[in-house]
Amino acid sequence: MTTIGFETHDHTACIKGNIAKVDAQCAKAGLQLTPVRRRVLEILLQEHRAMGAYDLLDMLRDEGLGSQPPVVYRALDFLVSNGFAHKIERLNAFVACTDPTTDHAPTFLVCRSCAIVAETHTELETGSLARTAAAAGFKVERTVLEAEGLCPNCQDTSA
Amino acid sequence: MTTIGFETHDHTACIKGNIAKVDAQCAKAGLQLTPVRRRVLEILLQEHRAMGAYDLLDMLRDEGLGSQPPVVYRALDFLVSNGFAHKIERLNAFVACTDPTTDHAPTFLVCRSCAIVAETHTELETGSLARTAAAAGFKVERTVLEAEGLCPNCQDTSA
DNA sequence: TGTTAGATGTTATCTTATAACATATCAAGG
DNA sequence: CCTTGATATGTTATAAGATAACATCTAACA
Repeated sequence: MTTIGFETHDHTACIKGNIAKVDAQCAKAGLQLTPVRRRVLEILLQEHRAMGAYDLLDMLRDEGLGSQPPVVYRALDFLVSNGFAHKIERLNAFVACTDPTTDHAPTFLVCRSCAIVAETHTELETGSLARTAAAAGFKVERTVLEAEGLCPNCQDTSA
Repeated sequence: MTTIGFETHDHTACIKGNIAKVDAQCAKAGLQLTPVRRRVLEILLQEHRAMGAYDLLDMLRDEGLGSQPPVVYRALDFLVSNGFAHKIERLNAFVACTDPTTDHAPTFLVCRSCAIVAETHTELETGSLARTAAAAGFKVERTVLEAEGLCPNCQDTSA
């Protein structure tokens, strides 16, 4: 059980390390981390929170990297389908994956106040969901596990 | 652990029973199950699958019960916030609650082929998510637990 | 050099959702 | 009786999220 996201940390190193891992993954799998795709991932890593597609698009537009919705949606498709980013269904928003090297069914803790998202990997979740599904004869292909609430910082602030 | 949704059953009785429970709940809590709200719930119970707000709106319109989006969204707000229906975030769609009498954090099994949704209540899910959240100091207010895949019927069909 | 696959550019449109304001209904209190 | 406030509905307009469809570009390679 690991949780990353609410602690302070060396964010620059965190970003560089993540990008390096994704680069390696792409090289290995024959995937192209093109400028737009790389930039979207960088922004998501930099911001470290759930961002809407149109927020990202605004930033890309400012940088001259694309101005129409399909540009950002295609980049996000690439990142999400290769496990380099995740979609938070509850928010219709996207976050960078904190551990892009392993295939996983992540769980998210989403702060409704600051929109920071912590990605956690608890085997129990998938385990129990998997058991429930098996009992119903249901074949699971994808899971959406999200908790919405208040992160430690925002609990302090509102108290 | 209970799963309802993929088995055949007496659907007419199922609908009537559900509405009766909701009626009782509303009477007890001083809530108004108005014609539009009741009709939306009936449709969701009848169809027994995830339905988009605009699908519902089309049916309401045909029946002369309202023609503009806010009508159906307000009815859905009422049903969802009182636990009589749930939103499937993955689909931006809605289903009737299978057990409107108890307060719960449901898990959904969503068939990507036929869109039938089974609602299950596994304490394990909330339990392990709750433990993960506690470890991170996160205060959970709402959970989204959805599995997407193939229901037993659709596995047979595609095989 | 022609062809093909992958990526991007662009227009238009579709789907989902809500803000804002007007109207109606009904119960409680003057 | 009537007025006030709370709750619900009607309606217009628009915001926010997402994709279809088609054109173009580039690099690899037969």
